[in-house]
Amino acid sequence: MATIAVENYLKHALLLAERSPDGLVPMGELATALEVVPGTATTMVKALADSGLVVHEPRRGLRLTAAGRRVALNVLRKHRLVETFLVNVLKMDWAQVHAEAEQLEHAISDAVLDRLDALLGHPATDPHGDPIPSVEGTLNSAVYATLATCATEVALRVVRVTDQSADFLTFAEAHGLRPGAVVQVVDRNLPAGLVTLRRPRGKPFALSLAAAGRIWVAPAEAG
Amino acid sequence: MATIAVENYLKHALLLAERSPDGLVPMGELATALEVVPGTATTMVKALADSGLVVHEPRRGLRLTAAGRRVALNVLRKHRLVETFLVNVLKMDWAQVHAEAEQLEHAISDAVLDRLDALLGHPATDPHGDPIPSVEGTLNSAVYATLATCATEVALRVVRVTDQSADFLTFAEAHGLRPGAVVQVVDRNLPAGLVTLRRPRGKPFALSLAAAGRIWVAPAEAG
DNA sequence: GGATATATTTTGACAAATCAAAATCAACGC
DNA sequence: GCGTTGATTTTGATTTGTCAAAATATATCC
Ligand SMILES: [Mn+2]
Ligand SMILES: [Mn+2]
Ligand SMILES: [Mn+2]
Ligand SMILES: [Mn+2]
Repeated sequence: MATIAVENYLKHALLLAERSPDGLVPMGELATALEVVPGTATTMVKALADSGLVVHEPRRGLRLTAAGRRVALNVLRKHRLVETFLVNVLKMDWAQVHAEAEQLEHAISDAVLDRLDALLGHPATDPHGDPIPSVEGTLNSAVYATLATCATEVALRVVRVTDQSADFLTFAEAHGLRPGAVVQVVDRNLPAGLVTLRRPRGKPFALSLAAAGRIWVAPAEAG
Repeated sequence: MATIAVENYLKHALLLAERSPDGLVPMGELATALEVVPGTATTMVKALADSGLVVHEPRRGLRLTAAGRRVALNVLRKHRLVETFLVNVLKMDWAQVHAEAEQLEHAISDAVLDRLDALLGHPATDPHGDPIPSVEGTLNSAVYATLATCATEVALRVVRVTDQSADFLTFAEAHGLRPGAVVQVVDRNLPAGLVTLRRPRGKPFALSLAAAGRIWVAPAEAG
């Protein structure tokens, strides 16, 4: 069984690899994600390489092997199903559940995971719109437009909020910006770095381009 | 925050202290419960004593301090509420849930604990009949007769099964011996070390005195 | 009371995970 | 090409939790 530290390294390696075209994860990014100093990440990555979970390309970065990816996907599936359980069943605040799931993802067995999945009705995404890896190990990696890049003055549907910080999620919630919500961009002022939004029957409000870039949207369905 | 190892030592110290009149836990018993060699337990107990969680009486044993007992009760509450959740909500086998809870008890926050408790309707006992410590830190330590010591030929109600091993629990389940079930002792043969039981409308069956001693019973209610 | 058995403690070692700080490598600019 | 810079790796140390085996204290039994 992988230790908690190993599971965390592999999960973060997967998340970083997904956002990189060639799947190569620089050591520094991994260290930052795990909140350890770079030397610690190097040491651990070499150990993971010895176990066949990653390939270490010295001075360039690391890549997950098939075995490492399998472990990482299982942990990520646990993380996101636990978040879904905490919000949908225990009615917890979506801003809090990431921190909870960070621990629980290492304590849940595959047997409990299966039961949770069934209880929740085999959800495809978690409360933040993050895709839940399937039991078979597939991960929907569809990319959407964001409120920083999408068309203006058209109705959009929020599909994903890609920021786990409690502060940001509380802000988003306060303005109704959760997956499924309808929103449109009223104005985008690039020099000022501001995006102005409006929700149906709501007052317009502004947020930074950086914040807008963390909210993924799709064209709202007709009707 | 206490580490997982510290939580396990304190929880097992509490369970052993409850079954000892003066609250003194011999080092060897603690080591056996934790499946470590005695020297390891000695080392850890000295560290716990330095943290003010136990008092170490050299060569005699250890005692929980108020602070240690508080931590232990919180972990035990998590363990038993998690077991209740796994059986009542996720419909898992009562023989499996102890092993699951052994991990989850260290990953559940107090916030999740409170939600679980509410979801389950503030249960007083877990699926095995083990009392669940209250939020305030009280633990019902009522002692009952067992099938090895109780009266024969009278209707009894099972209140608790004090053995966490999957094999024993599967055996008990197969014969309907779970908390709430009605049973009577047909015969007790001390030389042979055998107890013969019968459940309403069931065939008589036998088990060892040792096994019978792990099943706690109370007089069945009239009617 | 002294030998013996048993429980406990001590000692020395190890694995996992981490940090601080020094060493090294690679890329970039000129 | 060559030095400077930033990222990475190496080195040495620390913490936590563990074991094996030797040393020691306590209880027990004549
Ligand atoms: Mn984690
Ligand atoms: Mn999420
Ligand atoms: Mn445990
Ligand atoms: Mn139990």
